[in-house]
Amino acid sequence: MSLYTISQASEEVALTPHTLRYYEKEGLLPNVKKDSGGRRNYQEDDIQRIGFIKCLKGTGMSLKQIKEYGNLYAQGKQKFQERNAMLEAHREKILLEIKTQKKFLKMVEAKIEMKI
Amino acid sequence: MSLYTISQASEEVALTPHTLRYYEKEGLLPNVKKDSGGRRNYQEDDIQRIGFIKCLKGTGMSLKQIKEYGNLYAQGKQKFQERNAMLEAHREKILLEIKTQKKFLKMVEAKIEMKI
DNA sequence: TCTTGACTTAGAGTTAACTTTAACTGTTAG
DNA sequence: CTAACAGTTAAAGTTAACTCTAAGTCAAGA
Repeated sequence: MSLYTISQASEEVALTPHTLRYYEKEGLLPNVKKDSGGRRNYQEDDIQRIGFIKCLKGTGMSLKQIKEYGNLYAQGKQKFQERNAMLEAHREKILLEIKTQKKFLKMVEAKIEMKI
Repeated sequence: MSLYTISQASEEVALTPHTLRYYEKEGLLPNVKKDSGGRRNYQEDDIQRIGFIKCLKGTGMSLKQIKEYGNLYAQGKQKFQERNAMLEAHREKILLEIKTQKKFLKMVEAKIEMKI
């Protein structure tokens, strides 16, 4: 059974069908199943994966790096360390970013409070 | 007296001299003083302003919008409301962004914890 | 049957924010 | 005096991540 057609998946993850094909072409989303007619058939784990891609992307990771991460993932256990190191580094980056955003938030709030 | 030459200002705010000229050309940084020889002479309030530009930019405001904000600022009191509304909207945006980043942080941390 | 949605490749266009290059000229500190 | 720094205009190049166009073919539901 087909869990999601491209347009259903598109709606589910809030990306255009075009962008989904683009991600696939760029190697971020390998092994998407297709039916007899060549139509994409997204499974639940594809949707999960896209969700995580959006998470990484939303926190400033480039598609190129996300792809690298996916490649490590595809190589299984043997690359676990490398992959986890990537995530940990990214975690630090996010923490720093949140810190910076908070600092900037204060600056904006101070400006609002100035009322001049 | 010249508080900052372009290269001193550049160092102070961590932007290249080229970018400073670019910002000026784009209208983000009006009224930069020049000496008899036509050299830029950044005052303390220019530095402050660049700092705030970096804050707005760092929180995702486009140069175009930053310019608009600056224009409102230049029009003084009469545009106070409009200008403050802009800042308040931006404040909400930052708050939302921090929230999103925190959510994504949790997702990354969960993935790290999975150890698979 | 017809419309709708899906598929393909390949390349061009878009946007933001620089960054670089060219091809100079002018000023000042040592 | 000269090296280092500053200035100018004007336009091309860069990068990321799409986004669109062309120019088709193919398949399934009403």
